[in-house]
Amino acid sequence: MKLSRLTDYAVILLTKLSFGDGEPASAARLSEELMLPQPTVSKLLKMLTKAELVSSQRGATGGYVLTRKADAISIGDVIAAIEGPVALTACIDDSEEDVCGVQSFCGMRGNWVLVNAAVSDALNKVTLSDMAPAWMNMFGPVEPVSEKA
Amino acid sequence: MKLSRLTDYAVILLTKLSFGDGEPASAARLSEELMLPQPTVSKLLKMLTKAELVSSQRGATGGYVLTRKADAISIGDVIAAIEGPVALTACIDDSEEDVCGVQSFCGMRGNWVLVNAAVSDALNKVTLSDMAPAWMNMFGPVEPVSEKA
DNA sequence: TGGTAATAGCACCAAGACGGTCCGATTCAC
DNA sequence: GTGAATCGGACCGTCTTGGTGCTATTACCA
Repeated sequence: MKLSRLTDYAVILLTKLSFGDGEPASAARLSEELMLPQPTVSKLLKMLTKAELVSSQRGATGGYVLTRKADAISIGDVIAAIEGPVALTACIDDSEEDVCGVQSFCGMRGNWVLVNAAVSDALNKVTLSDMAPAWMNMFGPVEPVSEKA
Repeated sequence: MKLSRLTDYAVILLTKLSFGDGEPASAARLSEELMLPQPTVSKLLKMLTKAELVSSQRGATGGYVLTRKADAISIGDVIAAIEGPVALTACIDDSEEDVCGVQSFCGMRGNWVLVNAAVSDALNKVTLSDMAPAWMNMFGPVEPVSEKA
């Protein structure tokens, strides 16, 4: 049980953005400074924009900015933005067609809802600002590695 | 964020087995009674055997039995058996090669360990016996649908 | 002692998600 | 108005997942 690498990157991206001073950061710059593949960074930022975790500014000197403070964005929010809502079993998700075959009389759904809520809760307790401190010790508050490598 | 369908099936399988009276249940019978594809059931039971959640009895009148009581098997155990250990990010897993590229100086790993533990904990709090009651209302304690369908 | 029934383990195949790349549309700076 | 830089969406290869089949091995029963 693991979450996708994109989600991992997304957390790094958002944490980095949380140090911004309102200046929009371009995808290219973020990619360079975080040493992550540029197209992937772009794609992630698109997703995060659609999820309204960041807002985009087009045109020259454009870029991305967080829409909320770092302590108002939880890991659960990021996961939901990249991988969709936390729905452990198929019968919890909206698109609950006939995937299970026995779900109409299964009766376990109620229990899964509880498990799902517990996991979801654990994920929402941790925010970006909780992730930041350790990060700053490594990259510094504003100007990270920035080697042209 | 969801877990695989196999894991869902595995929980159903194990819950069904928890109603057994020590008599080994064959893969074919379980498949028929639960209306799940037979090869998949076999594959799952093999995995669960390797994880030592069930023990297998070969030969005629053979089958599978739980190795522990239902309240000693958690959802987390089942997930670990089917999808591997709960490791949200790559840097937590054992096979932590160079997947991240910045992990050597990232510093977020410590935070992920905490999130991972929280999720893991939520998953381990729920056992098979917690899932059983709702099930019994639908399938009955011993003899379920059993239609030859 | 032979037949039958059941698991064990292997390789195989299709489908879907994942990760990554490209080019066009839009916006601001000059 | 022009140009450059940016976001936005469509596209594609790849790899894991889910599901299948066959053969070998083992244990019970007649």
